[in-house]
Amino acid sequence: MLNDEPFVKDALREKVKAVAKALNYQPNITAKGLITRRSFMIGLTYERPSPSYVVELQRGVLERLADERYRMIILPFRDVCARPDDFFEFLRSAALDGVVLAPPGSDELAVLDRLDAAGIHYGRIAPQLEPGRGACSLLDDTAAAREVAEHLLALGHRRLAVILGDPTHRASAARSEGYARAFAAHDIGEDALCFEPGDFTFASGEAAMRRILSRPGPRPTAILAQNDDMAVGAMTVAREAGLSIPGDLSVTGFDDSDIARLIMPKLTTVRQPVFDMAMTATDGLLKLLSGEPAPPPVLHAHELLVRQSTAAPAG
Amino acid sequence: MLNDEPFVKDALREKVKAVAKALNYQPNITAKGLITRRSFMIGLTYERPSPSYVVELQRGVLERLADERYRMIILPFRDVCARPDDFFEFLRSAALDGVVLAPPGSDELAVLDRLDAAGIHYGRIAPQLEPGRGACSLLDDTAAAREVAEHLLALGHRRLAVILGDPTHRASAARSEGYARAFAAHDIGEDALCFEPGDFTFASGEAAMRRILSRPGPRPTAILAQNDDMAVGAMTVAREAGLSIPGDLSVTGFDDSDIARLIMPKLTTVRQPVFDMAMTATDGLLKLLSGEPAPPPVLHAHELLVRQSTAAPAG
DNA sequence: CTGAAAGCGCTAACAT
DNA sequence: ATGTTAGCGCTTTCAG
Repeated sequence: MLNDEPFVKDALREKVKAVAKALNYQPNITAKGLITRRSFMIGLTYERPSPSYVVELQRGVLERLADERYRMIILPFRDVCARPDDFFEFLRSAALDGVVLAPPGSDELAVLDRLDAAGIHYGRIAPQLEPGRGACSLLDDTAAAREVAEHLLALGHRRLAVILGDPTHRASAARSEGYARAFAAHDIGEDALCFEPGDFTFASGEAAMRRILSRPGPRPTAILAQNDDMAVGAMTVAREAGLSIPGDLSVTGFDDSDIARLIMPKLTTVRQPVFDMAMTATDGLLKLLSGEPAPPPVLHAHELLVRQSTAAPAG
Repeated sequence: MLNDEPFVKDALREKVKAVAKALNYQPNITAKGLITRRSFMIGLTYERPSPSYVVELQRGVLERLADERYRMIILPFRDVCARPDDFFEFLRSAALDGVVLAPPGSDELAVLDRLDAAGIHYGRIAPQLEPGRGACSLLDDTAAAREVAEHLLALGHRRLAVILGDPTHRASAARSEGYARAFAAHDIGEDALCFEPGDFTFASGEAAMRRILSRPGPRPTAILAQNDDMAVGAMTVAREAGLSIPGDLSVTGFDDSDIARLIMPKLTTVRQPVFDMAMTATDGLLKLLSGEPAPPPVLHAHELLVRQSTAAPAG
């Protein structure tokens, strides 16, 4: 009756609605869920990303959900890639209608298979694999990373060090590929490059920078970190070693997290529209949930933000 | 049967559990909720705080919930204090068993009244008012703020500026009171002090610092910002104006957010154990939910962290 | 167009 | 100690 059925007289409808309002009546969503077999809950999953990324992700999902009856439940999972089966059980135990998967879960094909089998719909944020599955928000990490490297090469840098992201995130490899294309296009040889492992944390950026500084031979003039947290870690260590940025060393990040704008000098980085990506993926998920066919993946635009942490090399 | 009832033979119990596992059976939490009148969901509410605060808050709640059947749903509300009635309706519409209220909602007495009337239990993070209501995690903002001010006064600062927090947060007044006690104890007069409004955002810290620098008369030698984001905003503006920190100007924050450790120089601030506070409040809420009487409020320890943004004034 | 009845999957109370 | 039954609040189906 309250669900706007077609063949009810307007007068009656109004009357019922008025009374409902007067009594402060709210339909019991649990009972409704029992019969419709829907929980009206969607989950958001991720694996220890940085605070500003998490917050943007959540804001995006909630923004899309604001006028829906759906609620968002948060499911951070420690180690998606190491234990995909456990991850799936974790998802299933929450009795969700659907789930939004952030990296690296969005690329965990074993999880997608089981989600399909269980009939749980999903949205995926920035997957690198099989973008046709689920409702996907795409970002061209390779192209973005290439732009970063091209920017440094255009400034004249010829000895460069890369601080790699968490290898379980497919985006790390995609970004490396972008750097590699730029290096190849400018004939930068292996001997002028150095690659240090990292895991997207501030501490791993610090450690990588220490290793870079302790290497024999001429120091690189630019550092390409695969995210902002590691870039800031590298900057901290470089400064403690007496290097000025960007005078002695240029540094680039990736993500445009809050810290990139707050640090001095402000960090040259790539903006990922995480809020929009989360909103779009949720929108697609809602379509899937209402029985519509899978929406086409949406490619989101990135943006190279040149700030004060990069300059031409000295000398 | 699966609920570990007391008078079932162990052999049978084991057998049933084995079959349940084999069939991959999971009880329908929705149906269970319909009869027990519980949704097994608790909400977490807050009003646009900084990312690192949000993330710690969520981590704390989830940590306590990890082995429970409860799920956490996120309810950020734009303007708790301006529209307490809407805020309550917002809470109620989610069909929650309980809710964890972060500031400033944790001090919204009108909301607590309506929550009581609706029989929705609640945990409260860092309330300043009526700490006996609900499951409370307390922090002594006044004592902590006083320690910050005492630290600056001990260094020899005698002209100080305060950047105030959002006035709708009761913590702002509590922190101001702490500063005031230290100033009074050291006979710092009104004419040596200046108070600029802010709202806990980076931008408001920048704006406040600009106003401070444009005032006639001798410049203060120390800035007390009521949170870290505003402190960082103030530092940014001070540096752009050619002041060195802490050489020309000491700056203090409040919260020990991520940025406090990442910025150079590292920020002198107060650590609030947000994670623990969230965990404790959730623990108390769970007790309330299981029918136990209201647990006593838990006072959490703060810690003054003296880092590199404070030093004795020049000259 | 409107009322009555069945039943979603589970738990609680009750009868063996 | 175990099996049976009613019914949570809603939607859907089927008669009126």
